[in-house]
Amino acid sequence: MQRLLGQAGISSKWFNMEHIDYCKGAIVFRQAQPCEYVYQVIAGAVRAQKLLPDGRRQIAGFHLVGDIFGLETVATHRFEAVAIVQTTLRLMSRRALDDRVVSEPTAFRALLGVITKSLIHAENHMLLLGCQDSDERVATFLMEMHSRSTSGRVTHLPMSRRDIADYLGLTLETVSRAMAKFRRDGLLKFVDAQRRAVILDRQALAAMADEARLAS
Amino acid sequence: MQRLLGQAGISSKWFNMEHIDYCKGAIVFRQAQPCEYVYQVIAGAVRAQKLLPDGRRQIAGFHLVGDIFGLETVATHRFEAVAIVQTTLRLMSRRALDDRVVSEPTAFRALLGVITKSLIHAENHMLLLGCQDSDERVATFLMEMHSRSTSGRVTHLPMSRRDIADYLGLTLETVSRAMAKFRRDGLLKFVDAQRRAVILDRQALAAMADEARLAS
DNA sequence: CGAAGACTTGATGCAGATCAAAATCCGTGG
DNA sequence: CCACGGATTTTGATCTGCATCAAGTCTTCG
Repeated sequence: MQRLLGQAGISSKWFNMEHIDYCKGAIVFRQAQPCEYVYQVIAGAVRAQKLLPDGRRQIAGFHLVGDIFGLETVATHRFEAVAIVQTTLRLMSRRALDDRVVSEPTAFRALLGVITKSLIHAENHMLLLGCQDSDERVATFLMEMHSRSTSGRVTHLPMSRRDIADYLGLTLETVSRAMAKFRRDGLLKFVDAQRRAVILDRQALAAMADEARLAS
Repeated sequence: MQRLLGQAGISSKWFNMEHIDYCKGAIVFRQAQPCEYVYQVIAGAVRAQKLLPDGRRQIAGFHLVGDIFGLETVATHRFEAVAIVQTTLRLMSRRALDDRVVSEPTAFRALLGVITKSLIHAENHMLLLGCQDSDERVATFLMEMHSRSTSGRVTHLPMSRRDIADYLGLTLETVSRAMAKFRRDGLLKFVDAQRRAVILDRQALAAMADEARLAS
């Protein structure tokens, strides 16, 4: 824990922190709501989503164990954050963080790092949404989850097929079909029904995803 | 000019700046190239793009007069920047800017502001690429250009149909058809062939675009 | 004026959406 | 422990919006 906070240049001793549990589906904060806290995932997973009036939804990303989110440089949240499964979050007062960023160069660097990471992710995701076909999108997603949430040989996918679809700009049926195909082709297998995967051919999936690798 | 720099909290007196002209199609910098300068558009327009090995392309955004770009918090550029038309840029040394950001809180705020703006744009563009249909995308694009590059009643579209298409994740034919439809429906008309438009029904286009307005 | 590039318009094809149904998973309570 | 019921996922059939292919027209500029 201390290590995770340390990575972001944030030490717990300066803040009045508390842990809060959210059950599956609980809303951590809503769009346009004022940012009062910054959050770190202690256990579980959270999705960051934008909603359209007619029900369409875009998921901008998933926050997994260790991730810090809800840190905005504007006054209000631009996404809604929802717990995907039973989740424990550590809350930090945004005001306290603001004060430190002003006074401490290290904290400033950390803030810049967090925002830059979001920006790079968003830029790469634009490429996926604008250019890649469905198999490439799902392969990219699997590689992302593989690098972020693998314990042992098992890659954990805590979110539903619908969540994955809304993240990738596809339908849940298309996601399911792509995964079925990867399974048939021996690139992937599942343990524990559909939320725990083992990547069998990392090379092949990476190649498909890195069709999205930069040229020249 | 001074006013534009001022908006970003950057004053010209601290830097050794120079103006450079780029002809249409000239590359300002390439992907993965080290960031040596920060740029401001004095005249013309620039596109920021990522390329895939097979020729697919995603344009992340357009830089118009007054915009600052090329400012990274990492060592290398993540996009290629290309002049869309004859363009004049003002260059600022990245090193000088870095030094100031460390020593001056105001410059720091300015940096944060520039990056936050990019992030918000990227997040909104993900919604467009992930959820919107072709008419909505083109309407959103027209509203964006309307608010960013209108002089008098004329909205200037310096980029080609292909550029617009690669920005919106469509083909140039689809963009052309959407615009033709808007023209037939009296929402839009063109002066000067196809690069200068007049928005006739701002309400209707905004309504179509703001299908992408946040719910709840 | 001529040629190359840019744009429009039309015809056709297809990847992925939509519709539909069956299979599987999982929590709950007997 | 097992049976039940709702939710989730898979799989199949069909449809459609946009891509692709293909002319033809306009624009720009040497």
